[in-house]
Amino acid sequence: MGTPSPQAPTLRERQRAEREALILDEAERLLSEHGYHDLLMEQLAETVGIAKGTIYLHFPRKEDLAATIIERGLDRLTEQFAGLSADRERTATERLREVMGRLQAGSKGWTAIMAGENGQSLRIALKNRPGLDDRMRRFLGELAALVDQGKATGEFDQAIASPVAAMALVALVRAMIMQGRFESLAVSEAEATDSAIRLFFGGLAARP
Amino acid sequence: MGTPSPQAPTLRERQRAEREALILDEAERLLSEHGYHDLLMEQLAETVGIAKGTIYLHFPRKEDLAATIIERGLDRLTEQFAGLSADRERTATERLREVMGRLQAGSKGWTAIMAGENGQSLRIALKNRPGLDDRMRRFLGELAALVDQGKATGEFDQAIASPVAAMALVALVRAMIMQGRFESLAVSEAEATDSAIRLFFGGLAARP
Amino acid sequence: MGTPSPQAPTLRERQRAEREALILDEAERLLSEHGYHDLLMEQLAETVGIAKGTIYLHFPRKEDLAATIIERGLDRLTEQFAGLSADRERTATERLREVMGRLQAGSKGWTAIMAGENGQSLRIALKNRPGLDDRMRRFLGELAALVDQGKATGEFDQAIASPVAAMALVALVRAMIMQGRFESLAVSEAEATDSAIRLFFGGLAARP
Amino acid sequence: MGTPSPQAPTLRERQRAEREALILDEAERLLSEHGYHDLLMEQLAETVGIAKGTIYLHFPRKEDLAATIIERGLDRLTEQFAGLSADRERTATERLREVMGRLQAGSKGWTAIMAGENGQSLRIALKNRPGLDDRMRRFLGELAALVDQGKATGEFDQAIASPVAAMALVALVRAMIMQGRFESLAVSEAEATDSAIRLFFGGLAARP
DNA sequence: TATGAATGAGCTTTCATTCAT
DNA sequence: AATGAATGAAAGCTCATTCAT
Repeated sequence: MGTPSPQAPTLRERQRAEREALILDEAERLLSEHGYHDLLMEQLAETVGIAKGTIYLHFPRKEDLAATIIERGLDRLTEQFAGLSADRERTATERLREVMGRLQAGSKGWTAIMAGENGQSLRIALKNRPGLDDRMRRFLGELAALVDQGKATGEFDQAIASPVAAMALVALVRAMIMQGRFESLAVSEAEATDSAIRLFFGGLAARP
Repeated sequence: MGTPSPQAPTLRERQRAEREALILDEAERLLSEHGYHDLLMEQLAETVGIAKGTIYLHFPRKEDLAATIIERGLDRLTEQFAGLSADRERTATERLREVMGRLQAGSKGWTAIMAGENGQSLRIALKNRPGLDDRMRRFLGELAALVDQGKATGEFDQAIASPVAAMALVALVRAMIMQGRFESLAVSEAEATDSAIRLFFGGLAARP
Repeated sequence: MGTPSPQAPTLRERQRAEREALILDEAERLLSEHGYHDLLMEQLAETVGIAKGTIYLHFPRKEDLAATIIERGLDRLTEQFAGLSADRERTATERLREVMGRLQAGSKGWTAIMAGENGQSLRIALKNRPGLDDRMRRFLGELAALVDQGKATGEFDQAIASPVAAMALVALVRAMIMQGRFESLAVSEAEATDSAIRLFFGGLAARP
Repeated sequence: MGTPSPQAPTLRERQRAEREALILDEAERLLSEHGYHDLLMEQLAETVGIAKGTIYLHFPRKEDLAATIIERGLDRLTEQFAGLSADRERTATERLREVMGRLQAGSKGWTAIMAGENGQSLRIALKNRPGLDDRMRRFLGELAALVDQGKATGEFDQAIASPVAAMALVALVRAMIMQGRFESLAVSEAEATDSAIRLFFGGLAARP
């Protein structure tokens, strides 16, 4: 009675998944805009166009909602960059530049993840959520792998630890995004990006 | 009623200032530990050893307390680095390395400021607080001045915008501090610092 | 639309009745275990193996469900004890002892009814439910009739009002059941029952 | 600085105690009227004439409030009856009759305690609250002591376990109170009380 | 007819802020 | 000036009930 689910998703299941995605998208936006504490369940429901209780049908606690957003975000990034290490046609430098560009482009989801990385309250709430640290490590590992390849080809400086280079890349993109928000410095966004890229790759480049 | 203050600080006034500093110190600690939302006025009062109401004699709103901490932090940093641009005995590189070291050392107050920079909720609360942006600009300007000096001496790459270099420096220190908290990457703190420094100064260095 | 029911119950009707009984049985169990408020419609549905909405096809409100359980319970008891007043072969005492035994044995359904009697919230909900008081009166009347017979035969004390004796009997059985739950008093269940019976019948007995 | 409290209660302390008593009294009333679940914190506050938050200054959880009411009630009863076992001027029977009278008179607090004894939800909430069972035991023990004295003087039947007699007494008073609420039986309250007393003491009396 | 996803009123609890002492 | 009890708006979460499928 009822189509078995593993084969093909039921209409119900599809709708459910769609709605869940909708909730997550909106929540991600609000999370990146307001932070964890000021992401209000009621407001979220209203924005999505559903009732408060419905959210709880998908996520038993607010904390779970936030965790799912972050996990999904990290997974997406990891996935996005997973293919790059197989792409041997381009130099590691070229591929890392692409990473920077993509990170900058998808900064919204990014900022939400940041909320998990920085916001102490959320961070505490997620403390003992298994798999989150793993996911973060995996994501950074993906970037570090590209750095390693660059080292092997002689593009990059062997003396710089790959995971640190990965973190540095992320930190710089993040700084650029933040800077855009500040609008106080007399540097255009394009100029800022150029400078950051020049700094990063100049610093990572193998010394002659 | 009461002696005018500009001449000489009364005992009362000194005590008041001392207490205010005490409140700020403790609040800074709590802010960096728990974040803005979980910095509870009651807990703060208890930790300082005064009554909740007393805090409100110094800071009319929680938001003012946080703003003051951040302003004070930024001012301290600005002050700390102000002298450096006059110090012509050392290269700009040497002086910027000192900046990095000091930032890393004073990371606690630093993290609190971060809370303002990243924590979206606080950030929104501080949105229309005049002077905060100015202060941030002044702080970054101080570092940018050092970068400018380095460019003048030929140490640094002219093609990198000085304010961007300044932000990058801050971002990298920040990343190093965060990384320490993660304990997931197989890189020692010392190694991370070395790599970051090498990356930064390598990237900033004038191209031959 | 649909065959008229009075003649012979349709398969549909029989199934419906069976399911209703199933719901009531399970609800009675949950009611006696958790009380009215913590009897959750969802949990009930799950236990019975039907959907939540289906319960509402039988009972428009949770309150009706509870009322039905209590009414059914009282009716069952009344029915159970109705025959006893016709049984002239045994003394009234013997028959009342049997009543006590049966009450104790069927304590589960009993406790559920208690929930109606004591649980104030349910009690209020049932306040203006017609027929409930009648049913209670009828049940107690059945027992009182036995007491009356005992008075007629000279077994029982004429000075004790029969309805009060009936209530007393119920109250004592109830107390015994509760006591079993407490496990704090150093009295075995058997001993408690014996004592209660001795007290009750000793007290009810005609004075010499 | 401030009068030490052990010596004499401060004004503050007295006021606090008074208010707490006020809350407890009102909560006891509401508890006995509506039961645990329908005792609403907001309504309680309103009835007492204070703000919701104020209640939480005295009782961190609703559960604590209820527990305190029950503990206080049991303690009061225990205390009330503690003296009676020393009163050797009256027979045990006379003293137990006084107990019944007092229980009936203080039925309100009594009913609230019942809520704890019967209301399954509250009961579960109080499950692992230490000391509650002890208190109940102590209270019943006080009554059982009187029964024991009656046995020693030959007033009461040795074959009836004293704790059971104590519980029976309580159960009967309870039944009388409930019966008053039912208003369905054609027995006046006075008549009911007389009958119950006659039944109880007749039953407890030593057999000739 | 049966389902169970969706609803939203209603609950407990928290905590910045006020104000009588 | 300093206190901390009192306040009450606002939040997360629950669950009886409804209704589209």
